[in-house]
Amino acid sequence: MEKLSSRAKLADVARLAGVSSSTVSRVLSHPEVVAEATRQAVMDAVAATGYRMNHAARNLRKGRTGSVVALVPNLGNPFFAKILDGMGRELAAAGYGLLVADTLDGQGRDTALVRFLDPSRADGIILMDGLVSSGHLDAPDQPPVITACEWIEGAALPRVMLDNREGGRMAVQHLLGLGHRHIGLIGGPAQNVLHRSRLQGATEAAQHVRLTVMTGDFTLQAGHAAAQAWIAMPQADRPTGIFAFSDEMACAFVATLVRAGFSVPRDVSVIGFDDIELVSHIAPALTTIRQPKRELGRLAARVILDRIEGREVQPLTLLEPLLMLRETTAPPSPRP
Amino acid sequence: MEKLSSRAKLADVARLAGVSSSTVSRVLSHPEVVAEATRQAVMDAVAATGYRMNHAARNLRKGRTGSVVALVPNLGNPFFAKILDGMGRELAAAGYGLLVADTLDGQGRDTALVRFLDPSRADGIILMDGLVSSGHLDAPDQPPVITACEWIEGAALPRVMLDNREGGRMAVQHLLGLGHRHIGLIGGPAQNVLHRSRLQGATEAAQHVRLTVMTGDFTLQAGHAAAQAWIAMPQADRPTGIFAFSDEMACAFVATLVRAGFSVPRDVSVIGFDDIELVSHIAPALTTIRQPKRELGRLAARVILDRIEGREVQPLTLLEPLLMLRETTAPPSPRP
DNA sequence: GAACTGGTTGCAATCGATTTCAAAGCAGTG
DNA sequence: CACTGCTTTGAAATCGATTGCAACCAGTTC
Repeated sequence: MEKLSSRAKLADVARLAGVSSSTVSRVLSHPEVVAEATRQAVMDAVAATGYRMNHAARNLRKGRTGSVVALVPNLGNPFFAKILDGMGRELAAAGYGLLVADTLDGQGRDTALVRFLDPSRADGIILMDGLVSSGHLDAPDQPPVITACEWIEGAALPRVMLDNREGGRMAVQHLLGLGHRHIGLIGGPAQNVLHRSRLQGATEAAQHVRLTVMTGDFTLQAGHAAAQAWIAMPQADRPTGIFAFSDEMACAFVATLVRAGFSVPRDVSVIGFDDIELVSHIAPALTTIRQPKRELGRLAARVILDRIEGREVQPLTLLEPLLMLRETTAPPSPRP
Repeated sequence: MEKLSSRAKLADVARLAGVSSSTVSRVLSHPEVVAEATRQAVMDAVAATGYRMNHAARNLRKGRTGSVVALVPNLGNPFFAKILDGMGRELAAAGYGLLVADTLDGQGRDTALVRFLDPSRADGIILMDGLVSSGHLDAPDQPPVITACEWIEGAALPRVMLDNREGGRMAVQHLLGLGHRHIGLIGGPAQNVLHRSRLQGATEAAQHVRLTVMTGDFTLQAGHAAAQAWIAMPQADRPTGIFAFSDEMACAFVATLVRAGFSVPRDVSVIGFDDIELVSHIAPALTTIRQPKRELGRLAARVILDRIEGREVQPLTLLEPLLMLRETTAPPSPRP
């Protein structure tokens, strides 16, 4: 019954069903065009042989690969994991595989992109690193590329992202609403697009109060360093409300302060960005701006699928940030 | 100079170089067998046409796919992200792509496996979910499968994993060494292999002291629940040292206790498992058993590559756990 | 009965790279 | 000069599924 040795191919099924391989192929991909009786016979033969299609052959013939590649700056970051999760599911549902690659955050940044910018490697590319140079994106027959989370200034690539400016504004407005009049920012690298938008939103909201900007890079280490800088300031110059551009920085900032004997939110309020799952389960729970990560992945997947299948796509898909009010923000304590 | 319209193929390069396509193919894959002069001419033609190989065609001919699939139980978990990172790099270096898929933690668990258990989809599979049923693994012409992190009891699949039993032992021994005589365990699901090995190690080490086991599932919520259970115990019955089988549970446990007015490690010592990066940057910093995650990914990649390329592999690759001594463990306070 | 219709099916070409086999070229040797 | 041995190259088959085109059949219809 089962033909166990050396994998059945289309022709084998055809022989068993007494039809040509064209017909078998048709039953499998356009069942509606073949007569009921034949279809049944073929299906039986398929079952009997345990036939499974050879993807390489189909891909060669159809000129596609069946997979989409996600290029992330740093796979180790838990933030991306959740996004990939959403992406993976959406793509799987549409019959595509998700190939992940790391741009290795700096060094071979463009190599990774170039490697996949090839219609025989991927049907589409979801770029999540805003720092690759857009110079490679103009050759012909390239698979479609979109950006998610981050984006590339000046490139005409569809974007799927959070309204970062609004997020920045919300964070600062929250601190202002609590009564803070000196806001500290722990930002990202100056050239980073997320940094720039969040900074813009924050600045707009903080127009009439004092603003101190510290440079970071979204990592735990940067949060730690910012805390030490804060501690080193004369007390009168310390911002009473801190807005960190990532939860990791916010977390490390709080921890370093607590370890140095300060208390959050009594001595300083802190608000983060992203809403990584873990930060709501530590003490004190971090107040933060939430990015709908899984949703973002899902939407990015949908957009790349639209592009792959030739449908028109909006140049910009914007997600709304959400303020997660928790325990690290409070009105400033009155100065003695 | 550049032939920009419709992608050059082998035959185009051949025509330009004045040789046959066989020769071009040879220059590209076995350069040593072709004469220096010809090779040079071909290389020039390749450069001039901007030729890039068509992977589908090569894969069809060579009967391989060029990618390896990692099946993870839950892509959203930051723990896996780091492992995938290590895997991705190692595989990329060997010319393979990393395809990730989620087993969706329960529901369609086996579907994902079966979908990829197909030599035309993947050259190899790295299985990181110990709960798929091994029943599918015996058909012929299947790509090689190995397990990483978790494994399947009774299946003869190569394993790459931490010495979980030793990790469990180390954790408990650490608590014992501090003077704790009543140890609490926050475990995983009873059927989970990680749970079983860690439990075994822990039990061995705790032979002569009191041991209280709470069931969890590695998530933050489980840690939270365990904390509430601890709080609800009569004071004399509360374990003074807690060993949680994941950092997330440990974290949530600590946070819930702190929020309820307890202090860690004064009222209870807590040690976690995994050493997720974030837990060393919160206050109090979590004492934990470290798994070398990136290394584990890298090794798993190497093992699957060995299997793919037909080399012999060890049935078991065991990594050593490491005690990360931080701030959540201390000698028990004397009972009043 | 011829012509025409619409629904099914098969033939054969095709996708692009790899590889087997044999031929061609060339040098050295008896 | 014929022959052997070696390197280098090309022609053609191959991997397995898809699809344009043509053939075919059974009904209509005139």
